[in-house]
Amino acid sequence: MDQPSRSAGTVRPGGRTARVRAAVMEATQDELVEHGFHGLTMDQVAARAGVGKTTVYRRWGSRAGLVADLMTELANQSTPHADTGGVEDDLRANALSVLGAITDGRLGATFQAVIAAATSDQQAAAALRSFYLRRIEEWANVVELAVKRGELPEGTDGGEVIRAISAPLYYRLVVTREPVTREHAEHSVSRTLAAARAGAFVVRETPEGS
Amino acid sequence: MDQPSRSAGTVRPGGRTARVRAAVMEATQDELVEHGFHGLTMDQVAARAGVGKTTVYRRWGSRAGLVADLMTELANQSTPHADTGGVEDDLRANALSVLGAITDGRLGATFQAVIAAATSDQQAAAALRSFYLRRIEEWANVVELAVKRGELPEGTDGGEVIRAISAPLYYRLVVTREPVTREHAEHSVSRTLAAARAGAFVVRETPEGS
DNA sequence: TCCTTAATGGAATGAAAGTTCCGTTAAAAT
DNA sequence: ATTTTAACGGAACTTTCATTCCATTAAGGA
Repeated sequence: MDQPSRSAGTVRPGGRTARVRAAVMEATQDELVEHGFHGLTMDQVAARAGVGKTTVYRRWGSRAGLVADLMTELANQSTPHADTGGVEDDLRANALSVLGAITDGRLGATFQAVIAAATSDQQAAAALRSFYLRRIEEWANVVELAVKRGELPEGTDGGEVIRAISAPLYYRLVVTREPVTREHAEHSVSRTLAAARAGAFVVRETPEGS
Repeated sequence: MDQPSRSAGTVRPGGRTARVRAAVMEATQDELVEHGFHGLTMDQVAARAGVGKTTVYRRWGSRAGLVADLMTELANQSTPHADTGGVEDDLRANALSVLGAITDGRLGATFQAVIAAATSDQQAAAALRSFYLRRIEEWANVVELAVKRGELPEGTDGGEVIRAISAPLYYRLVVTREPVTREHAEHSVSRTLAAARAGAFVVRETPEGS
């Protein structure tokens, strides 16, 4: 076994271990905000957290391990989908939630760091994928509900609709690196909704339908 | 002056200089494919290119400088927008072009590397933004043409339509890290088009329109 | 062809970060 | 209260990479 980090400190959750973990996670975020993933070093994190770097290496193994654990923590903090009674408001809630996350200095830096880490590290990639798929699945429910209420066509793919809401925002954030504002979130909702109402998100896979 | 890299080798385009540049760019891409941006080192690049690392430092300055130059090179190779006579085909051409780029091992790795680099380096970020804005501007023309032909509503924002075509593909590539196939490209086109036809991309800023 | 000098590259230097050893600390069990 | 042992951390060690010196090479002009 070369990977001592299961989720860091599961065997002895006693005060010290938990305290160390919290301090390291905190320090990791601080470093990410200041230097980004590229500038993140085990050395600095250990120093900032006030713990021995031996500990950081033993429990997290690498920079990617740190951000992956951070991502896992965020996954546990994620909230359930909205349920306002109308698709538009539900989707808007989702868009604003994403906007809030990527706009927030601390969270935004963390997301970008994990995205960067994932481009060259499997562990980070897995944590990232897992986080978003879970979140997409959670919010896809608002589309299911909308279909049941007759607001959207039967067969509309909820997961795809949710992806379509987030995509333009992340695109601006990491690809074109343009500012992302509330207006963009609103546009994303109205455009996705327009396409969904037109049936563009209906899954028509196998052409054996009747 | 601390940045000796103007575009690397502008003064003496003689055989050797050009040869060195080509070798370094080639080696950079190879390294990116194998180790990603995080694993890219000036050392390795120099060794692989068969040039002294002094040269790499002098002409590119840093890892970010390397990827930024690579991005600039790609920008110069980018092709003009399609003009098939119909929006759907034009947009499909765009989607497939993007798909091809991110699916191709070499190009895909390069794009991801620059995206990663841009999260913590200004130079890379600038190169990235510049590349995409230029490309978006180029392809926005197909929407302008479509509007003139009456295929899309007056006032449709071309740049936004093009962004909407790419966004879902990049979202899968770097955020959820799910596979991106031709099917996704097609969906992106049909969904964006549905929204565009419904007028969701019309800019209605000032309500003075008659 | 000869000269000037931009550009290159081998090698040395130094700093920074990764890795490991081993004694110490403090949870958890008895 | 005592024992056991998981987890911690100071410090030494090693590797890797960034950075610079200076002699050498070859492009471009006379």
